[in-house]
Amino acid sequence: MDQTTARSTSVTVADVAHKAGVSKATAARVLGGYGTVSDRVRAAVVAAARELDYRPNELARSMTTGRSGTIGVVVGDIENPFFSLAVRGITDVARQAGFTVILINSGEDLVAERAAIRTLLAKRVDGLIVSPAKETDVEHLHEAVRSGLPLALLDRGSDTLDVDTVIADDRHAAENITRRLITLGHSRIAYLTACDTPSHRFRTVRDIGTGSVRRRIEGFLAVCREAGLTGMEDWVHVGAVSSEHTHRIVTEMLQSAQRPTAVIASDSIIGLEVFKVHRQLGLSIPDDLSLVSFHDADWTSVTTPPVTVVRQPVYDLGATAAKLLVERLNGEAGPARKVILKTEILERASMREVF
Amino acid sequence: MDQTTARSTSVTVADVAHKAGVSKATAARVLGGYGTVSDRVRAAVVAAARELDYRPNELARSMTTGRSGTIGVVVGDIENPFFSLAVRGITDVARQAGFTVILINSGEDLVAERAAIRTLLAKRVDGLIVSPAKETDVEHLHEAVRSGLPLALLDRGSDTLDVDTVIADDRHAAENITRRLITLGHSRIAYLTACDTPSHRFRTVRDIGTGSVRRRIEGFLAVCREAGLTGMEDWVHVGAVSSEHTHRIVTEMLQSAQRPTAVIASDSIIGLEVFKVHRQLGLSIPDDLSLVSFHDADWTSVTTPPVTVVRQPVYDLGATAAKLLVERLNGEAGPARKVILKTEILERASMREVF
DNA sequence: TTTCTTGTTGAGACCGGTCTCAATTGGAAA
DNA sequence: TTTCCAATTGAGACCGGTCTCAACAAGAAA
Repeated sequence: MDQTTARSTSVTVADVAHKAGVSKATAARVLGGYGTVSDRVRAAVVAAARELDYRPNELARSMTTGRSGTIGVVVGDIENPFFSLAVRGITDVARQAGFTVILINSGEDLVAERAAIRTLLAKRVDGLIVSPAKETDVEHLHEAVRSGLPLALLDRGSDTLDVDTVIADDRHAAENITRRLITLGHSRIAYLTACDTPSHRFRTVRDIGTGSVRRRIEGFLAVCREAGLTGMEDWVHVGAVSSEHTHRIVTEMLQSAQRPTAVIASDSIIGLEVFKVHRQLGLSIPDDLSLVSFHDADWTSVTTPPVTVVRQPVYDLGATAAKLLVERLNGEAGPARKVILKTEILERASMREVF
Repeated sequence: MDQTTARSTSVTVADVAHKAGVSKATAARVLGGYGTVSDRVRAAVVAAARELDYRPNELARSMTTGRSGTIGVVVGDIENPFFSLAVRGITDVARQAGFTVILINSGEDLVAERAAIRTLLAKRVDGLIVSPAKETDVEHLHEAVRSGLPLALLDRGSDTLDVDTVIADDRHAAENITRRLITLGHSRIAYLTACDTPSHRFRTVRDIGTGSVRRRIEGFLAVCREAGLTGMEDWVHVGAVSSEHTHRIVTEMLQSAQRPTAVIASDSIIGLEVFKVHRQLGLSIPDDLSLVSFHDADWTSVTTPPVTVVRQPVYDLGATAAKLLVERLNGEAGPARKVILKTEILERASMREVF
């Protein structure tokens, strides 16, 4: 247990081989755990390695094997509880399978997302899990796929991208919750999303790049139409990208003459902001306003009243995406698999009948 | 713009060089952005690279340069809002400085943490940001430092580890909040933490491995002692590691004959559980129980009543750790820097005088 | 004893970059 | 015109592993 001086140049297989009195190839066999080596020699190499405190250089290993043992993950924002939970699912499965995770958040920005993919490609990740900011703009992902990199899509799909995809049944969830609100007598129902459009106003679902959100809005509008509610496009608010933006949008909305009697928040961050603003304005949930939020965030169950949510299996979303990807990395062939995980409405006390 | 067939073997500098009619060395100079090359040749190489869709192999580059352009981050649990926010701070700064982040969560488990460090060392990360599970057990970190790897400690320090450290003034915060509770007349004050001890009971602060938590408990006990409250060690509850554990501990605690009149939750996850349980048991905050939680989690401001918290600059904690590390990676020498970020008590309505 | 396996080992190429060093070239200085 | 210097380029070693292939030894089969 002598104190080894901090040497900048690390111990290599060649060093170990020399010390053990065997060839580099043999030492490499022992250290790399491949090929066949006699017990005697193995012991000698292991001893030498321990004595020199040998540490394998994964980089060099990756160089020849072509596998880096890492998967690249690109999400919108790790700070968002939705993504942090999904990433937890991903990392758990990845680790189990012997992979490490390089995490990059795109901030839902296409340029950043492209840069992220380029970086990950350069780093030679073995596979990619991406939550594309815009389903319609996935040329960079096509490129990755073309270069032979397995890709799994998380929470958002793409029609043009024929790869493993794990999403929630967003449209269905939106339909259900909208139907429920309409049953309760609501007709002035607002839908709030962080997704933005060029004009910062909602015109058509085609402007919504984020797939999960587009499907939700489609479901929302479809059910409204079905129920005879027209012009509901005007009730869709986009661009709730930051706390400040959301605060302004919600405040304006709730103070307008024609204020909604119900709000559907597309994620828990927006939902939280709605909750805060309704208090500030002295409104009452559910008396003055019914609220439902996507994502069963922790806060939704402890407010007064607790908030009705669309529970998504977020951890599983991530874990499943990772599972599918790992299977590909282990050679699984076959057509792309689309997994749609079920959501569930947890009806709490934030919705009420309107007369 | 012809469709390139997905070739498994990627385009290398040699390929580009060949196509451009120059030597490998020259092509490498252009592609790698080093050395000096004539404009004419540069243009030719760039054109060839574009035509072949050349993508640099960072692995190979790292091989020779010895820099991988990645930093390894080991945190307890990315799902915990505290860490996800800190990681956001880290990734923002890292990206700005041109580094990517490999994320591993230890689950606050020492064995997992050791494995994580080993993995990251093998992957030849350029630097390390770690939130050590146990301050007393950092031999693996010593090893990393010994091998010349810059290390920054996040949220938890270590006396034996002389490296850049960014923590919050936990002790001070705990002292303040304890003092405040005592001023309000509380004497039965419970402290709840996820940290566990071998016996699952609290005896001495020396059993608490997590530095930030130990400092808080020290502050808590010191102020209690100062105020003449003795035997407060019995009011420290450890092992609130999971939702289930916490639920059981809190339920038992709040149902005991000698139930506390105030609870200090060491993180927002525990705080949330306390809040849930108090409701289930039909107690009232703040009438029957005062509650204060570390970490200004989003939910704390929307409950009824809103919960008093110790606000920590979590994003900055991560960002600063990353900043210090990046400085080291850029050659900054000099002694280890210990940064202590200020906390702040946000007093809301969950505490009340007891008579 | 001879031949054939089978197991074990070593030599050296290779992965895709970087980097050193020597050679070549062209223009400025003498 | 000759000499010198700086700019540009190419050849090839190197990073630290993996992996192919050939050599060799020992035991089994003939």
